[in-house]
Amino acid sequence: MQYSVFVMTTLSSPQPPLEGPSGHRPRSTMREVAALAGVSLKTVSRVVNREPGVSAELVIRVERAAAQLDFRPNLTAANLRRSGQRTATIGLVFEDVSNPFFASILRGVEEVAAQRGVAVFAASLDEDQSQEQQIVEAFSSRRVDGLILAPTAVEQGYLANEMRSGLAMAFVDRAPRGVEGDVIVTNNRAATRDAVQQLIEFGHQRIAFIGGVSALPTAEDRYNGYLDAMMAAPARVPGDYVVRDIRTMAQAEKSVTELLTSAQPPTALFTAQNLISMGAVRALRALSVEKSTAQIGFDDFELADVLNPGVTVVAQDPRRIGRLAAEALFARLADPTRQPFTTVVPSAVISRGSGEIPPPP
Amino acid sequence: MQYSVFVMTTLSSPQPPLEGPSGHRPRSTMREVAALAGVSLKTVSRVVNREPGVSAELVIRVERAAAQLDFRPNLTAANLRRSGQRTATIGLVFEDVSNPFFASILRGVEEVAAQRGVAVFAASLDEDQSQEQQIVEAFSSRRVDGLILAPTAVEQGYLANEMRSGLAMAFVDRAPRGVEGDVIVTNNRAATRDAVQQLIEFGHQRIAFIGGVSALPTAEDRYNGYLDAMMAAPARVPGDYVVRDIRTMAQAEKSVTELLTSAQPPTALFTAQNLISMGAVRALRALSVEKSTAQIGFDDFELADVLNPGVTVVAQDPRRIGRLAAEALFARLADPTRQPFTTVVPSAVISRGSGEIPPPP
DNA sequence: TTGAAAGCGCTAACAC
DNA sequence: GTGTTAGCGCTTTCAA
Repeated sequence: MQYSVFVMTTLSSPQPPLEGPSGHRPRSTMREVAALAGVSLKTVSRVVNREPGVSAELVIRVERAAAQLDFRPNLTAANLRRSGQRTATIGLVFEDVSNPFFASILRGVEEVAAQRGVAVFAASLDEDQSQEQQIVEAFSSRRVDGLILAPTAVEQGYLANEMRSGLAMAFVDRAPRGVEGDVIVTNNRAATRDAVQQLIEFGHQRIAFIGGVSALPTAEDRYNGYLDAMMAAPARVPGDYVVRDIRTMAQAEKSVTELLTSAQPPTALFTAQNLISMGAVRALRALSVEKSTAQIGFDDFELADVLNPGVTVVAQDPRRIGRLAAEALFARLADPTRQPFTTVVPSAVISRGSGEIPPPP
Repeated sequence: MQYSVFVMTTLSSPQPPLEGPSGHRPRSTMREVAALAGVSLKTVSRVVNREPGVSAELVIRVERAAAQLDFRPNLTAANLRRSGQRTATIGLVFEDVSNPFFASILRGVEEVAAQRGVAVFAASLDEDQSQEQQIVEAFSSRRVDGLILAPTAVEQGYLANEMRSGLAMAFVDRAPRGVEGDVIVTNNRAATRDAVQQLIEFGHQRIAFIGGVSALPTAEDRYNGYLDAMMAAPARVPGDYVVRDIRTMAQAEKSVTELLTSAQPPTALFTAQNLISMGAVRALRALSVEKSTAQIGFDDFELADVLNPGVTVVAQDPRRIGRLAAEALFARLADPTRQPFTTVVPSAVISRGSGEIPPPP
């Protein structure tokens, strides 16, 4: 009896996993499962990982012991040793996950990741683009296999080292600067040009452009699309009706209100982003000019079709963008040597009324 | 020279971190940094973790070496050894992170977690509530310190073992079943009762209730709030105007359309959730009865104030709920013995027009 | 088919 | 101040 206890001790199951008075029972380890099942650590590992070559009897004994101890394998410890050092974890870095556009991308990423048993970290920049690099480094310290980033900082050169160390990267919504990588974007410039062209064809000359942070390629591309259309048309030079660097819905509302209450207000608006479009919707309705002022927005938004008039938009499919980004990431993980690859997901105008309002006579 | 090379080898920096032809350079370790700086592993550890008691000179030497090798400490390895075994990681499990209500909660959680250097996993149930347990177990295997869950499965008893093993839990939007824990909810029943009471005071008798999955406590509470108000009033018995178990915006639109085109349609709607409210908004406008049918919805949604009439809602503050949930989680992590705690974040009616429409004469 | 030993990258505990 | 040793929970390698 004593001897058998001694043997148990050498097997080093030092504490039988008894429940303390607090009800707290520490997590059990493979060693403890092994001791309870009377097998070696490695046999438990084999059973847990469903490796072949364990007798049916031992499989049962181990599984019983694991269940009894409520054993849950420690993936982080396993990954530490496992070859390739993959953690089956990826990270997402956006300005704001609660923006419906990014929330949908996240959902699309999750969808693809879940199929592969990969967990997804999410982080927002908290109004501070200088945080981008810090967040990336924090994820890198956690050894995520890859990162999906909507570049917000002026420059992503800091990623070069990370990527050389094996961190897979995919960029969404806009291309990075200072580094190459897989990119999932939409045809911002062409789609914007088409939309503004439509406004011109309906007879508008005073067409305003209300855009986001101009340092971002997305905003830049959309602005260039606007210029493309305006320059090609016998329309007025746009300068007076361009507002850029709008960051919030409230700012958009204010700017649009100012534009529309000026001496010679624009007859049409191109609002270059979902929050801006919603701010403009607010302003137009507050001034009761929504039926006489044309509007086309970039990015679809909830209830855009229910408003009166419905808001014409250039629609992207953010969930699809998320899926594609995740797939690009896993493809790169599988083959780190492949050439950087840009996928353009086309956007197109959805006409709902607001974009088809002619200018006042 | 040869000798010095030999010494390097015994220090076991086996491969000088030369760049291969592919440009790929594996991540460097503390050992390599130590070898390059000519100090011991532990000294590097001290510098990296900003522990006191390292001479200024060595700090500089180590930092230089770390920078040169682009060293990034491996947090997962550190956590494996660190006492308490905390991973500074938490997980969120929701039905759908792209639902604006949950997206805002996530954002609130991130906000609090970021301050503490804690990373946040996000996962959605992908239309399949049976996945809840699987996702929780996957996170548990990754040794998250805590989990924030909006309970969706019929029962959360499976969490008892996890919690006994030290997993901290906080529940949002609704209380769990079969297990106790910290809960952040709103006053669903009372707030709904007040809203329906307002409809009754405006003279409505035929008030419809369109609710979500009735197995969820939230939906149940809101339904009971509706009953509270209806039973207390000299109003018609509600049975005919109750639709439950609505899961999508499209279903809500369809149900509301059917109700309103029936022989004796309701004169007012209580829509018990954001997606349902939006579906109802669609249906009312499609039938052009939005100005003659009263509506109050639970949960605020974007542009509700811009619609005509504006949609009266019972508003929650989901971002705040997220912050409170994260704080509850960290409080429990700090003191696992404290009593389970329920926080009720009050919701209140925001009148915008649709809830103040009287019944037709 | 099973197991013992080494070690993933790091920190804890204890030397010196 | 600095270094050495052991070991976190697991996989890898190799021997039996």
